Amino acid sequence: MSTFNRRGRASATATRKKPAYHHGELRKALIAATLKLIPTMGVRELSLRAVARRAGVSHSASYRHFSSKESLLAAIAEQGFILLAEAMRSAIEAHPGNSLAKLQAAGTGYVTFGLQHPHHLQIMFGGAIGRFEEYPTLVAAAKHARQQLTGVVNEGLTSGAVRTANEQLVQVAAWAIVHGLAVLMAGGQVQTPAGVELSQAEKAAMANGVTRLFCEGLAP
Amino acid sequence: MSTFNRRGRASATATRKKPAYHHGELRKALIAATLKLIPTMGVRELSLRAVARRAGVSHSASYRHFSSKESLLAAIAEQGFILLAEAMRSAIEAHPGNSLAKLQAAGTGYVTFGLQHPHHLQIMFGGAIGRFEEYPTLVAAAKHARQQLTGVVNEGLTSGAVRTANEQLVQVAAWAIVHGLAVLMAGGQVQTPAGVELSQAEKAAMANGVTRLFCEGLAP
DNA sequence: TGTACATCAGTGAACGCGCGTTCACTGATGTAC
DNA sequence: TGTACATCAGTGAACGCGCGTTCACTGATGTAC
Repeated sequence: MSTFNRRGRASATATRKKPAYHHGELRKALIAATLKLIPTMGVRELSLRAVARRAGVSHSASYRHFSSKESLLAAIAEQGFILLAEAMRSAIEAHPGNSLAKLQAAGTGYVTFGLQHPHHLQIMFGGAIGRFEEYPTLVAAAKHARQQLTGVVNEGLTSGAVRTANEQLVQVAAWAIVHGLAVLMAGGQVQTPAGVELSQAEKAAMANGVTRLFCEGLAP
Repeated sequence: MSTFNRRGRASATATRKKPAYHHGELRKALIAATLKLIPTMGVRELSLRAVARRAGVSHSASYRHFSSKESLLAAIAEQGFILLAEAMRSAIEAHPGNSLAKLQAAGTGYVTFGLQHPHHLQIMFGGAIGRFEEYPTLVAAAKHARQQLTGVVNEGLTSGAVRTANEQLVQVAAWAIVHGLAVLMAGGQVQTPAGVELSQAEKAAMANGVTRLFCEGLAP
């Protein structure tokens, strides 16, 4: 089983017949294995040994790439913030001109990221990482993601597309609504009145509708 | 130390000189000990043995009151939902007449609950409980809490205080913004532009301001 | 009021377990000449 | 092209640990008579 896995990985770069002693992409493979394991085990019960098992390597191998279990999670969180920033950036880019449309697009991008990467979201915000400050690149990535949203809110305020209001209040309100929607929907807590979970399409529609409702409320 | 703790507890009901063999309020004490331990250990690393140690009893004693570690957490989550419902209910009650003021009050109550009981919030929404359905009273408490918010939103829609919009959208939007604000502020993630965490007073002002901004946006 | 007894709520030893991390090692790879 | 050698990226055994849960037990409490 572990042999099979390793051969599988190795064959991605070359058609080897034997398991490679050197994995080649173990760092990525460990991150991928972690993300695959979380639906089964939860971030809570996730263990470095299970991750290594899943990646088909010995459990000590991961120490060549991550100094600790937490630093593996920090790497995933950082990746998450990069994906989140990119999701918002590209959504904004698709709506040139109108600040309010940009804001709605960025918000929808935030929520959509959460729906597409629920496990990243859990690691980013679920308290898995004790102190962000210990991972400077993670802090930078988180900051950069936030700036996508603050930038477009600021633009709305200065252009007059957003009605006059305390800037910090609008910033936090915009963040809160998209974040809340993302975590609630990613956690499966938003249900139809009948009590069943929303389908993917319904969630996407909800992301769009809620951000639209919010942005309409911000218009002068 | 453990003797001291037990004497301390017992003396709450009577002035005993010796540690009582029967604790008397162990269920409550275990819940209290858990909540005290979470700031130190995090929900993640929390152990039943540490909780028992903190409560000053043997680690097997908790099985007289909770069938498992998770059921202890479920009891805390349930308590949290009861507190949350009560926070919103009393806030609504304080604003008779105006639906929009009621909604804002309920929202502020939600956020304030989160700020006052961050560890409850973490247990309620942090994924500590695998399957809510296994704890029917927890499900009922969660439902009842949600109804406080849905009720007041509905009232706003039928009374015309809230502008015409898809009902489900408004429901989810209201929940998302207060939930997002609660988890972000309780997690210490909302900061001043200078990068320092908000004071308690600033957080309270933020709860008030953000819910007001949101409700203004809902007016016809 | 006193006694017998059932029940309740604790104790502490024991179980088996998987964990994170360290360590000396070894096979694979890359490079200088 | 061949060889020597440094470096890199793995292995697997071992460490000490605290965990959740079970079990037979015992001291405390409440109740029937």
